[in-house]
Amino acid sequence: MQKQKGVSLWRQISDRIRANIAAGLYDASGMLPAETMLAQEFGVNRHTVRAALAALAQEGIVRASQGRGTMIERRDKFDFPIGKRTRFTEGIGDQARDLKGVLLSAQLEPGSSEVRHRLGLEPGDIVVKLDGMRLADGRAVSRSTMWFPCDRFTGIDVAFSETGSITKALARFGIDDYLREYTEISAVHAEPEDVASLELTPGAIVLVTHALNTDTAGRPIQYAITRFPADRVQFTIRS
Amino acid sequence: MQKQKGVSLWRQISDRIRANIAAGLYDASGMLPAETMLAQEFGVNRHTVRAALAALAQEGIVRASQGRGTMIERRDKFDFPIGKRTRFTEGIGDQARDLKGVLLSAQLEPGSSEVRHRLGLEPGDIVVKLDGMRLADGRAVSRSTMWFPCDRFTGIDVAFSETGSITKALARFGIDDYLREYTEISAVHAEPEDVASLELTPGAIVLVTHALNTDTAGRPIQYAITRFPADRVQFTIRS
DNA sequence: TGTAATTTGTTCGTATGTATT
DNA sequence: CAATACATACGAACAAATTAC
Repeated sequence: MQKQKGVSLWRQISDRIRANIAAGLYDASGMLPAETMLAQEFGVNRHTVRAALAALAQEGIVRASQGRGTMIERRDKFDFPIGKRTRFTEGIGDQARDLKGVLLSAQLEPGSSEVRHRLGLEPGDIVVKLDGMRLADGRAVSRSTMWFPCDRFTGIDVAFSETGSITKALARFGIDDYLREYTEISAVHAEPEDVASLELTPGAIVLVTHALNTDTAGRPIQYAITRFPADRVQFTIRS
Repeated sequence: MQKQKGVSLWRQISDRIRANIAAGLYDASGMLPAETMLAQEFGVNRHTVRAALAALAQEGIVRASQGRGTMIERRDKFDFPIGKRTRFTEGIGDQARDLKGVLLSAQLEPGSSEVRHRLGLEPGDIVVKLDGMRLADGRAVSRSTMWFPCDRFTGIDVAFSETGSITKALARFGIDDYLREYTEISAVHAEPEDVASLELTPGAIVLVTHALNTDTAGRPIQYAITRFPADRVQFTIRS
């Protein structure tokens, strides 16, 4: 059963269980299957499963109770839903106790051709650029750079800073509803800036999204590049 | 403008242009903006842009012609669209000349609890497991493990092997249409198996998707775990 | 309330692989 | 190369806590 060389069995199994928890596989009951069941399913001895669960318990991900079973204590990964009506805060609201958006910097600038193209602007148009990050339970889960057309959203930096939410900030500008036009997802190695801002180690993986939001009329209102620590985040696209 | 340490300016710009090409930013014309325009937009000297373009030309991604401009020769990354009607082959059909699906192995097995749960099966039910990979222009772009309920899809291994397409294989079992229920996306470091099968280097990044397809009645027909080389692949979710 | 079934916790033993000395 | 120590993995049995009927 030793698929990987140099990686102990219990480690492989704890990784798979951790991934299953992150994927919401045991959400219905909030409990893991019994050790004997897991052992049978992974095709290993119960002791090996116990070693895997002990490691997860050490991480604080699960908690075992004699006679009762093994409960899920917390998710290791945050699951970001992506869809037409993706809302950052709502999406992971039930996965963290403390969720917080922070504005790092704001400035007006002439958009690059990339940003202008995405927002459907003409050369010479000005955009508002915001830098922000999100913290869930005190840990950084994303770092975003966002651009808004300046003509419609002057002052959105203040609104975002005060509310800590893009949705609420947009509401102040009369945007009750907005749609996610597209989301591109790629993955790269962490850059020095990521290591600093997302509290990563060199060599870590960063998930990068490029996303465009439009109003209900289809006019672009926000283009954002967001960087997520891959070891703490995954995405789910539901149809 | 030197934002990052240790990465030359021309390198940063060539990376951004490569990413823009992958994102389809210049698809309308198939050409890059003039060097002077690019220099202005990135805020650097034209010589720096020329160094960046020379590097991309060396990679075979762009080709410059005197007096004409710089044309896009090929995409560096394949863009996999993800949506309700995601079709592997159709999605990237226009991005590669030669697209090929290969069946590596097939077997019947009692599904693990994870697979059974996803496919909505009972303990003891049997599933068909297929291992396959996709090649685009001779390069590996994905490696999949797929599971089908055995009762409905016995023999799908032969159908997939003969057609090289899941869509066509399913058609032989009376499935004219199917829907992508959800897609989970995460990223991990390449395992030894990835290094071998996807022709990667150790330390490279692998994008991992867990996806479920259902028939039009909503019954699960296929659960798949697919691994993509992150340096050659990105995803786009359109609403 | 009592009893059986379930589930984690613990302790033996045996064998194998890995790293160090 | 050999000896040693340590981690890993499997098997069997039993104890202790909890749940279900």
